[in-house]
Amino acid sequence: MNFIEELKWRGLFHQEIPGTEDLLNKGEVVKGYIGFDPTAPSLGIGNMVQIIILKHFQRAGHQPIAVLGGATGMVGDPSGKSDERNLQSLDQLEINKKNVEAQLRHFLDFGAEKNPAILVDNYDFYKDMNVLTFLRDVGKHLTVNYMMAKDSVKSRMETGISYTEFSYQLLQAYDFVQLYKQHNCMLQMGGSDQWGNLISGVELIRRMEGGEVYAVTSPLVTKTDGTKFGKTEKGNVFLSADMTSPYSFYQFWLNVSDEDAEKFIKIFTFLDRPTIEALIEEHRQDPGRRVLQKRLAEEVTVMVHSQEDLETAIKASSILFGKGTKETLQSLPLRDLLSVFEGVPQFNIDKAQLTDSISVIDFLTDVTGVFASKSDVRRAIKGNALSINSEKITNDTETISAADLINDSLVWVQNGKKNNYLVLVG
RNA sequence: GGGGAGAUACCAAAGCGGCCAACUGGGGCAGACUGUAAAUCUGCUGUCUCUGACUUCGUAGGUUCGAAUCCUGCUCUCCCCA
Repeated sequence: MNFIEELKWRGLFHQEIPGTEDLLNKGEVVKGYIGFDPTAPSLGIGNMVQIIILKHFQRAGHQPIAVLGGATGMVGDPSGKSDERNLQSLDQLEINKKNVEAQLRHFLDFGAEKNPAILVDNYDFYKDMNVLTFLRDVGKHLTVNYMMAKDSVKSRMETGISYTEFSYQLLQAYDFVQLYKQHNCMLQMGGSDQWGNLISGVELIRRMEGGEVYAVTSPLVTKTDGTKFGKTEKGNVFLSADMTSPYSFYQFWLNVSDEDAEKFIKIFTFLDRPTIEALIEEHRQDPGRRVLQKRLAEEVTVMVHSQEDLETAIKASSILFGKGTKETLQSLPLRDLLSVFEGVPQFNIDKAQLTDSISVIDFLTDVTGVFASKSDVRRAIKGNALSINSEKITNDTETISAADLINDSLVWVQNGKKNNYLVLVG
């Protein structure tokens, strides 16, 4: 199966410039690139789609170039944005760049013999360039009329677009020119929202260099319920363990709906077609077992984090959602307990505050602040929703004391099935 | 500038002197069922010293035994005419 066919059955193909497939099937190693702007301290799972496409590209025997948007990140892509964005500070950009670069290195194979991945920072294309040079040598080749016809710009004509963001497509186009000249890069890939920018690059190469290059886009990943992919109530799902704990990351995939699971397992894992089709079949037989979600969550967590992180995440899930009794909690060493509860909101109190036994209501409000009001606590107790150390609180006169601490240092509070809090006593 | 309508809890929207902490819908939270899903059903959704008390219906006063409800000033919003 060739690269384009692979993308197609996985649902990763949107459109191409005619001739792209022929180029890739010649049996030669083709260089293709995708750009990643360092707009956040970490890539999110939306960006992961593009990384995965680069990996498929590499697996198909071609040579992937990951372009770090050191320059484009300074300007800001108007694509898909209804308002002008604030520029990021240069310091922040520097931090973002370091992180994004590390993440790209984590996924792509830079040691491959025949087709090692290449990392390029597009800042290098511009750092020694004069504005006037840019205007004379680059800007002269595309008309404003042409640039304004792009959706990304056109949709902003009402609300306004700065000259800076307007110039973005010219920068991205010139990236392609440089990659074409320096690396003989023949293909640019990206999300479907990037189509306009990719075409600008193709056009610019035709005019400046007389070269014929190609472009492929992938569809926007969507969810069946219409909500935005890659976000939870708590915000974006990031690839960095510091920003989205491996546990939350694992949970995100585990909670995917049945229809989405069939779609996502094709997009986000490298399992081959027979394996995936067998899994889907198995899942349809007995959706309750959620084999798809589990496998998806496992594969992606290992790929992004590690086998070890996956095991911790599974263990955490079984304690948080399973029948973890107080005894099993007591049996775990403190270090593991803390990692199980990583990402769970934590409250710190002083041990002196627990010398006498105090009522659960006071403990959860005045002492720790887990709940905003005492009425809230009473409601939770009435609704049979509140547990402390996995034991249901059924009466609002119950008390808590130092003897109830797990490992002599913490209290686990649950409100309902999904809201966990940890009180650290030190 | 003249005339009219309105301002109620997270949102929408009833209530128009005591039965109002305030109908109903949405949202949110929880419970049941389930698969840590969807759908469905149920409860909750001002605070507290919680079978009761206290503070809330734009804002400041007033009438009344009693006001979200009536009166007055103020602020803001909308509509019509100029």
